[in-house]
Amino acid sequence: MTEEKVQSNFIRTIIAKDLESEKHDGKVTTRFPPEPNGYLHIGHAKSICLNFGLANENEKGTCNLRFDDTNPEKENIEYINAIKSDVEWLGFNWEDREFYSSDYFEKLYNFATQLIKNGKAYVCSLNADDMREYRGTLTKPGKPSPDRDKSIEDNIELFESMRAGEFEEGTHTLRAKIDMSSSNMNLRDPAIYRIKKVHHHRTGDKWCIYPMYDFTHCLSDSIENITHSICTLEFEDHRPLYDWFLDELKTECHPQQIEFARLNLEYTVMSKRKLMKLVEKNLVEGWNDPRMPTISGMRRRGYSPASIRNFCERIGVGKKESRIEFGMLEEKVREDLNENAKRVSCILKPLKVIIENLPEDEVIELSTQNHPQKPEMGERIVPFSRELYIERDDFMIDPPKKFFRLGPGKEVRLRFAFFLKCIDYKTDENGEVTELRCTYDPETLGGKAPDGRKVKGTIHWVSAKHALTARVNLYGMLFSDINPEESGDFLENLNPESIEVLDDCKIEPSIKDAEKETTYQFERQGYFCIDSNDDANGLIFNRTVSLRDTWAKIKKG
RNA sequence: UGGGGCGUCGACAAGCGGUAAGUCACAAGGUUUUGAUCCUUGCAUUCAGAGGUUCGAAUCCUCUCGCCCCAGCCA
Repeated sequence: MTEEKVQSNFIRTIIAKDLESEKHDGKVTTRFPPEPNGYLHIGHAKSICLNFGLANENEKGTCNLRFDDTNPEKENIEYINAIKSDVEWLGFNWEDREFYSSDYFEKLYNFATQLIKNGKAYVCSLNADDMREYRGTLTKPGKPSPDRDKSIEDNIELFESMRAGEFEEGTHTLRAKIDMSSSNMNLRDPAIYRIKKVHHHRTGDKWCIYPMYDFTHCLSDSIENITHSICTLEFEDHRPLYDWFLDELKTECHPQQIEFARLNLEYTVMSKRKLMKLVEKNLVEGWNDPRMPTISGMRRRGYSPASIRNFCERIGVGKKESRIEFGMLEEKVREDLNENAKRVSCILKPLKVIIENLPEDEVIELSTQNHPQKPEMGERIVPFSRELYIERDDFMIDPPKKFFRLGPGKEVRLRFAFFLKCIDYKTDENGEVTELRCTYDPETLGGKAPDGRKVKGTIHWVSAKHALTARVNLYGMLFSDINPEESGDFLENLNPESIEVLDDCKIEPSIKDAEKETTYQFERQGYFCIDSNDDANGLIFNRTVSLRDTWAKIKKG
């Protein structure tokens, strides 16, 4: 499909200026720096598209994949692998530039030592509670730690002891010596190393002290010669600290931190912590549940990488916090799938039709296009026989005037086949329609009647004896509230009807050997994707998104 | 109430002193063997508000209002 037209945004503007002034020799080096403590979601996709996109649209642009793995308590290898596969699936390539903050631990340690030697860092033995106490509040300045003026020699020795594992967790930290009365809380002597006697997924037991984000991030960026370090708005207050470390350590490369507004989407949550809660409490099937806003969930649901990329381009990048309408996302998937998905017939809620003027054993093989506007997508054969299934919703005993489908005595066109006229119907004891008796007109193959009579409606169908039975999962919004986290516990806003399982769907036989993750358009219904978790016996489809439904709108009034 | 940000159509979003792009939504028509797609048209005399500078302001200045973020040894 055609990629979205790029639109200007403030970061593109900054880069264009830098390019013009040759600030970085024409280079644009960005990085996508996830912490491997959960799965990636659509919010990360925005960041991925931004960082890789900016690199890709510039001649000398590259984007690194860097795992920000400085907190071994929460991080693990499962997440690393999941993240890599998600980024790759989205269509981005980091080539050999797969980095880890933990690769820089030794360098970082040396930088910290340097800071101590410059009199700009000290080992503090305040415990967590006291440190908070000393820090002051938003309106009251903090007071200096009793350890603030220890000698450089003492600090060096203490820091070495920290590394050597001579202290217990929580007893000591290394702190930057900046300004305890700064109006920016981040500058009130922030901790830069803490003791954690925890096994790290990459460095093993080599370290028992781990650097904090603020210290690690700017230096990792600098080590990798990042030109533009793009992060989200909440780090705006951290920028002075980012710059402070690099200035104090006089690094050759001093990247520019630029902050943008993270993505919020209607009817969902966008925090790893909250998504993790849904997974842990088994409120969803897992990180890749098709209702989840995770990349793996959207993938399983049938969203294409291109549709996600286009969505991210379309919503733009700015500093204004916003919440995107879900329809924006849905429209981007439809746009892509309309182009690329093969059409197929599937009856979601079957109603049996007997064609009285077609002999029991006769099978008419009809050739139909896989895509109405794209003949290059080929054709397939679909069998037509005496017993069909049509959609229950396509028949009404007492249809309103504008109902173009079937009713007693009414005639419709069967898609790609013949005209069909309903002459009778049967009901059960509850008045529920159980079967339709119809006749077909053999002269109408091709969609038109020789006598010139017209039918308004065209419905889809499937030959009963040839049909495969499939299960179809219909998904709705995961939450019933536009902003689930606004009031109280977000879990209370879960939508109890976020999934509807249809067990007896009838689908045409042509999809028999289709592979997992293939997306089809079910004619007149929507886009559906073969579940990738589908184990063995049975076809399972996930509805990616429905087709636009003008009739539903009319019906609602 | 200290500091840092942000306010342009219902939802996003360009614009950066020369007289309001685009997308989604919505509405009305047309084409159509998917009530789909596609096409055409309409949809901000106005840029949070009030003053000011200017021949000219969404863009510059001043004040006011509203919203978000910051007091982890998380990132």
